[in-house]
Amino acid sequence: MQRPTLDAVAARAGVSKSTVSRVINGVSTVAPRIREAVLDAVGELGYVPNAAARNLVTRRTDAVALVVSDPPKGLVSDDPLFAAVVRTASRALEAAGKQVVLMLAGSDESRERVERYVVAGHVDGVMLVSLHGADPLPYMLARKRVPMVSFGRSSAAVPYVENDNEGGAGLAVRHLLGLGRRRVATITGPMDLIASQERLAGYNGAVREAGCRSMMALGDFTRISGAEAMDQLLQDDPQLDAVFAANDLMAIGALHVLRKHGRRVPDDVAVVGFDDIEAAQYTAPPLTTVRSPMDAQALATVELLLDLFEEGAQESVVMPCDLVIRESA
Amino acid sequence: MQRPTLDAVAARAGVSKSTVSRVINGVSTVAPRIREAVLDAVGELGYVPNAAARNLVTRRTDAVALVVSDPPKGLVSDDPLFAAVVRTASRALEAAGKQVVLMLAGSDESRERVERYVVAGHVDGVMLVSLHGADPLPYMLARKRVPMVSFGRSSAAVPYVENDNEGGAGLAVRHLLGLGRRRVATITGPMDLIASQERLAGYNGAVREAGCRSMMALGDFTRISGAEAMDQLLQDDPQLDAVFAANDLMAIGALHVLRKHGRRVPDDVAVVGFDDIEAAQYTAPPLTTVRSPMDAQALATVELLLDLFEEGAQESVVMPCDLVIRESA
DNA sequence: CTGAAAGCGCTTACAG
DNA sequence: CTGAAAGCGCTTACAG
Repeated sequence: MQRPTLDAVAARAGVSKSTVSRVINGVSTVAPRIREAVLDAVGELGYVPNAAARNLVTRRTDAVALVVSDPPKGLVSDDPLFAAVVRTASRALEAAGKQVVLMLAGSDESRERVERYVVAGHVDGVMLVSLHGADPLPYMLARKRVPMVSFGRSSAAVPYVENDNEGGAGLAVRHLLGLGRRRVATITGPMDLIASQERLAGYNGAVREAGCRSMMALGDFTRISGAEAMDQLLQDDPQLDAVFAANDLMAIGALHVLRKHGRRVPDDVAVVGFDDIEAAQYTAPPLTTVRSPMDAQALATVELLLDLFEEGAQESVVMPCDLVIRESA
Repeated sequence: MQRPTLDAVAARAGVSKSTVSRVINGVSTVAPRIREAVLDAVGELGYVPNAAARNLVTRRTDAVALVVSDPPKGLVSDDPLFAAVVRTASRALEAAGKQVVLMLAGSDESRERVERYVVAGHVDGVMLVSLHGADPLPYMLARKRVPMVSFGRSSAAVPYVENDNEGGAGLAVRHLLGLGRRRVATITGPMDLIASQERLAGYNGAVREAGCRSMMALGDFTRISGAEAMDQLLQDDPQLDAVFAANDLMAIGALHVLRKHGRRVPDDVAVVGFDDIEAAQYTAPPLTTVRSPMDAQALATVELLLDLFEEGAQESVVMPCDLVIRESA
């Protein structure tokens, strides 16, 4: 699998390696007819520059690591949003001429692998997808002074793009309140996720503002945990008339339990979720939920990284959410 | 961001670069106390070998491109299975010490980028995720003699791992027949996908075997297409008592239409899907479907590639499917 | 505008 | 068991 080298092209075109290199890299100071000759030779030989040799001297790779920081339970990459984020970010990065290296970092071992890979110079920078508050990875990499941004807030050390979780939760709860509901409960996400904390804060703020009391049950963003939490809430207060679940998966679990207990949705109990995952359209009844602009957010994160490459330090970004009203509330 | 080099480590440890290199690469012929000294120096300096320099001389990268060949409509990467395949394959590859470079190849432009990237020597081999019969990528890469395997059959030029689509479809239809159904229709996938063709063949075989007549409507693997196809089938034969949809998304669309038309599932019409996606558990009623062992398949594909690296040419693999019986049939 | 030469940071025969 | 030297395939000042 011997590929042609710069030397071979130079020989064939009857010029020096320097000249071939200039043509390949688009340096303009090359006589048109020589340029032609070089391009012909490149075409005939099917020459493609060797990446390792080039990186070695330029000290750039034009590649970016997309690191998905996966908590032990596999919460993030099991998330229906995972594929969308990866795909959107990949496309944007590729459009900017950056190659994407996907890395999953779930264990200490894999985190170390990521660290070594990045430090070895395989990539020019890192885009982190991390929703885990206690994630050690941002610290590890920040210490190595690697250009890095984060999709989802992760640590103070790294500029991030995040949706307005607190504002979105507020929107959801105020909608419920606006429907005349007064016993509005919430099912929370796992409390080590910053997003969960913020959504809970949004719920609390809106409920207090309306002079209602707060009722909550802990979940962990899985459907089953939503079902269990709903069971508990119903026991705590059989009169409750609304539930805000901190994500759609848990809202779906709650929907099932409500039906099992003979509660009509939304007549008896109104339900709102968060995320607007695909499945939210298919539930019975279709789920009212908070839409976080995933695509826009992924795109903004990519922008942030590119800006970082160009101009150095950048500020974090918070994107607004809106409410998708369907039939469950 | 000046990182320490081999030279720096050698100087600090008071030995030659050659010796440091041997220690780093685990060559055993190094005196224990010298080894110690080198390791100490490495630790103190935080030395990590430069990847480009190393690749340049070894001509290996220990990286593998995971190329997701995305048809224009985004069918593959929108698929709920996408994330699972990417994650499973990534983990297995990383466990084998290979780094994973994710590449999306949807357009001619991106296919060319993939080709250049691979030829430039960034990776040692390619794992293709391609379900598209007419995909030009396998040919492009095979021509360059790049070690390559495919998750999902793509072209004769490349060894693949595939589930037994025909057998799985046969399983589904025979289950319907076994329930006493005699007017069994099918909703097909897009016909340029080999998987669709095979699932249709499985349906046809089973229906003919039972002496029933076949009824089909074309879909394209999207939920909406499943709904439209179901509408049409109901018009064609209001008496039909069973439907085999070539994937779960279309089965879900069919379920909605059946309910809208007042047909009870499974009493009036039994429904079976294919894939066993997450959402199949949440439909009303929960969907009976064909399970293709995604994880096992992704793992087998990784194995195939690793074998290819070790021993050269390998044979394709077909994995059996089984039926997950829930409530819709 | 073009070429000769140095050098990027490693590995690997080859001596000793 | 260890070191000096060559070389991997590029880019980039430096001359001319």
